Amino acid sequence: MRWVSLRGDCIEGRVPWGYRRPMTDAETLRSALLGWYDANARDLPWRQAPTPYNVLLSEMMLQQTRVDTALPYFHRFLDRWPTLADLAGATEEQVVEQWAGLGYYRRARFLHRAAVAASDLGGLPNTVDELRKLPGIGPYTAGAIGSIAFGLVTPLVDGNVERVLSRVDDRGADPRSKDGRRELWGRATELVDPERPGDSNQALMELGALVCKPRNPNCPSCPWETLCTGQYRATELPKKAPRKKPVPIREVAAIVRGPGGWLLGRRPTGGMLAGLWEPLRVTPHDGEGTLPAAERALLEGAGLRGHANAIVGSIVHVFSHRRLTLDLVAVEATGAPTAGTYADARWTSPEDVALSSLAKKAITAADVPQTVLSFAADSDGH
DNA sequence: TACGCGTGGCT
DNA sequence: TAGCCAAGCGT
Repeated sequence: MRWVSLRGDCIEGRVPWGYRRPMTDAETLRSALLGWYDANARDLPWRQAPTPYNVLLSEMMLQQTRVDTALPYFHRFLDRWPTLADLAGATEEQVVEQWAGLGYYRRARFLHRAAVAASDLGGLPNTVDELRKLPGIGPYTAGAIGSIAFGLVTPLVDGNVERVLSRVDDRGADPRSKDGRRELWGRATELVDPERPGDSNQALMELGALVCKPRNPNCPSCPWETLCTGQYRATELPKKAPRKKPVPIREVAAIVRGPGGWLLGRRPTGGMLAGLWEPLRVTPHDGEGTLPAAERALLEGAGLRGHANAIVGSIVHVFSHRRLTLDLVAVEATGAPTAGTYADARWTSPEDVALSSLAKKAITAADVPQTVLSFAADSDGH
């Protein structure tokens, strides 16, 4: 058993009575945290005007996504759809297109559906229970919108809060376990400042993002430095189940270009990269060659027969759960595409449709002239 | 409960 | 480098 002394150092074995520092009381933590937040909070656009719509937009984008990544999307969405009603009036396809590149595309459809539902109600609801009923809004996001946009005295727990609270209280429970969740939400509830619930919630997350980072926590600059009982093993907390490695898979894409542009397909709703455009691709059957697979991608994806010429490249793209090696095959074909395994297929310019990052990577790799490829190989490989 | 679901930056 | 991780949600 390990104990934490009043000075923050760690002691093994038998411990004098009263030596273990008790869990720091919530009021002490709260005031130290809010003071730190007032001096160190980043100037983020959704903080300048935390309207329900701005908070909805930012929180949906920030799910499992870094602030820097979401920022340009936030501005683009606001430029195009300045109000909740504007977003509700858009088509789902427009919203997915505007979301292209941000990942976890289900969020785009949820956001749109939530905007439609909220718009029908006359605006976003101002209770956590009602917010929870909207698509894509779970316990965290409901707490965030409730506290930040509506000033509700309600907690939230995200990845930052899991880490910060696990460390400050030296909690060994897996934050995703039933017990871990209950403990963290309970502690987070204590820490919500009744006067400034939105700020205190954001302060907790801001501390995790700027100071109490996963790898290199900056304990000396932390407002809780003398209050934190888990500091001695900060980088070991929180205890999380190890995540699974992405499963390696291989696929073949048909790179088809003609007078009308590239032949691209729009992926069906549901599943990965739903609604986004890409070069047609398939998983090769056992024993099936790369070139025949590319011809099958063309046939099954767009109903066209074509001739596969050569492998023109190969890319690796890592998703959260898949490691995809995609062989790119130049295929000659003409004719009018029809929907097959893809929801739609057409000759088009890549600039005119919503592309996933995978699709952009594939198109960029396939678009490099052979001469440039060999030149790059020469200069790279000495 | 555990899994499916993207992407990009950091070490 | 390859792995780790981020303001999660729905099923």
